[in-house]
Amino acid sequence: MKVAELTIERLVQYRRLLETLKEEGYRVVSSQQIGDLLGIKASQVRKDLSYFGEIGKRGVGYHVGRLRDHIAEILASPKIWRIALAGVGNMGTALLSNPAFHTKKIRFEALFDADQRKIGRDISGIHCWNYTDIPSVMAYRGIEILILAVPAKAAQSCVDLAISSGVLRGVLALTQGPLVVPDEIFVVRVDIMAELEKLLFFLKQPISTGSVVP
Amino acid sequence: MKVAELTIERLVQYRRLLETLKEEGYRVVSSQQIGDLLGIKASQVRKDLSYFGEIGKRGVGYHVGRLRDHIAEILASPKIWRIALAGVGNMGTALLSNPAFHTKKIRFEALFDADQRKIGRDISGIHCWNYTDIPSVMAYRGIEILILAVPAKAAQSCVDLAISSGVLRGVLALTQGPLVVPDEIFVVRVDIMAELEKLLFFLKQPISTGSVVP
DNA sequence: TTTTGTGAAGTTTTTCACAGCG
DNA sequence: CGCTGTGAAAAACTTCACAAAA
Repeated sequence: MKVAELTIERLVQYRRLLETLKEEGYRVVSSQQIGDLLGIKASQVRKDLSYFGEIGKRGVGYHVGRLRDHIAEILASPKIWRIALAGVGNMGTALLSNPAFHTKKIRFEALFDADQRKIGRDISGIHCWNYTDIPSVMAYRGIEILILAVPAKAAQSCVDLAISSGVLRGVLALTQGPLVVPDEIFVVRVDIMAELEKLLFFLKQPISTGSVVP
Repeated sequence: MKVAELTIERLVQYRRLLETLKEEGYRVVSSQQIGDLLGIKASQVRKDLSYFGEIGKRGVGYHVGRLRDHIAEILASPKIWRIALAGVGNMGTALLSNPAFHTKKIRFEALFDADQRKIGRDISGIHCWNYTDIPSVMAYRGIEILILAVPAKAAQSCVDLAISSGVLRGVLALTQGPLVVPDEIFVVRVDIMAELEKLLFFLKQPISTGSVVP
C-alpha cells in the first residue's frame, strides 16, 4: 500500500485534533466535523483514514479515542530515534524548548554549534559539540536524523559532515537555500520565509482565493 | 493565468539559488543545473518558468541576472506589507533576528505577547503590546498580516482578536493545531513537528523512497 | 436515517518528448 | 548541436456519489 506525503501530514493533524476533542470530552466525531475544524473536505478525511482499514461506524462516525489510537499506531516509531540538532540559535532553542518535541519517539543525543560559548556546555541537558565533531559524534552514537537550524551558509557543510558519519538517514532542514545530498538521504525542508513570500504573492492577487490550510 | 501554490514556492527557491549563483560569478545556467541543485526535475523548472513568458535562450540556458530579476518581479509586492508578530518567544525572536525577514517587502509594525516583562518594551526596535491590544493596534496601523508564534492554546484567540480588527487579510501560522478563520482570510501553516513526524514515518518504511526536497 | 468506505470521475501537478530556435 | 518552451501523456491527488452498514 502506498501512502502519500500529504496524507501523512494530515494524519498528524487528525491525531492532534482528536487529542483535543478527547480532552474536551467528545466521544464520537464525524468526518464532516473533522473536516470543518481543519479546513479539509469530509471525503478527503474519509479517504485518508480508509487507507488504513475500516475504523469508523457507519451512521455514527468515529470513536474519538479509538481513532486517535489507531492513527497513533500508524505513525508509531519502531524505536526511539536518535536525533542531533545543528545550530543552537533562537530557532534551535525554540525547537528544544517546544513541548511537542518532547515525545517518546525521539531523543536529542547531541547539539552542534560553532559558537565557542556554547561548545562544551550542556544546553537543555544536552551536550553541545563543535560542529567539526559531527562525523565522530553521530557515528559513535548512531544518530540517524539531523535537524538543521544553522545559518544558510553553513547548511551544506553541516550535511556533508553528517553524511560522512555514515549513519545519517534523514534531515529536517529549517534552513534556506539548496541542499545537495545523496538519493538515499531523506530530506524534509521547512522554509518559513518561502511560505511568507507565498502568502504575500496570493494576497496581492486581485481575487483572493481565500483560506488555504493545507 | 492560474499559478499553483507549489509553483510559487519553487519560484522563491529559484530566486535564492540565482542570487547565490550570481555572487559566485555564474552568468548562464540551464534548467538542468537548477534542477540538480534543488532536487527538482529540469522539466518542472522549465514549466514553472514558462508560465511567466519566455525568458531563456534556446541552446544556451537562462541568463542568471536576468532570470533573477524576472522572478523578483513576479514575486514583487505592490507595497510594503505591514506585519504583526504575536508571540515573542524563541520562535518569534528567531524570525525577528533572521536576516531573510529584513526585506523591503515587509515591515514589522507591532509585537504582541502575554508576558508582562515584554509588554511595553521595544524588542529589536519594535514595540511589544499586550495581546489584548491586537484589535486596536492592528486596526489603527492597518496591519494586514499576522505571524502567529504563540503557544498552541493561544493561537485561536489571537486570530479571533486579529479578525475583529477588521483589517486582517493573511496569517502565517507557526503554531500547531486547528485554526478556524473566515474564508476570506488566507492562512499559510508551517508545522515543524508535523514535518518531523512525516520524516520519521518515511524513515521507518522498509523501502526508503529517498530524497524529497519539495 | 445517518455516516462510513470506496470505485469512478474529475482535477491538478508532474513528466515526457519533441518541435523550434539560437 | 544544445537547451528552451510546450502540448500531450502520465501520475498523483481530490472530490463525487452511492451502496452498505449501524
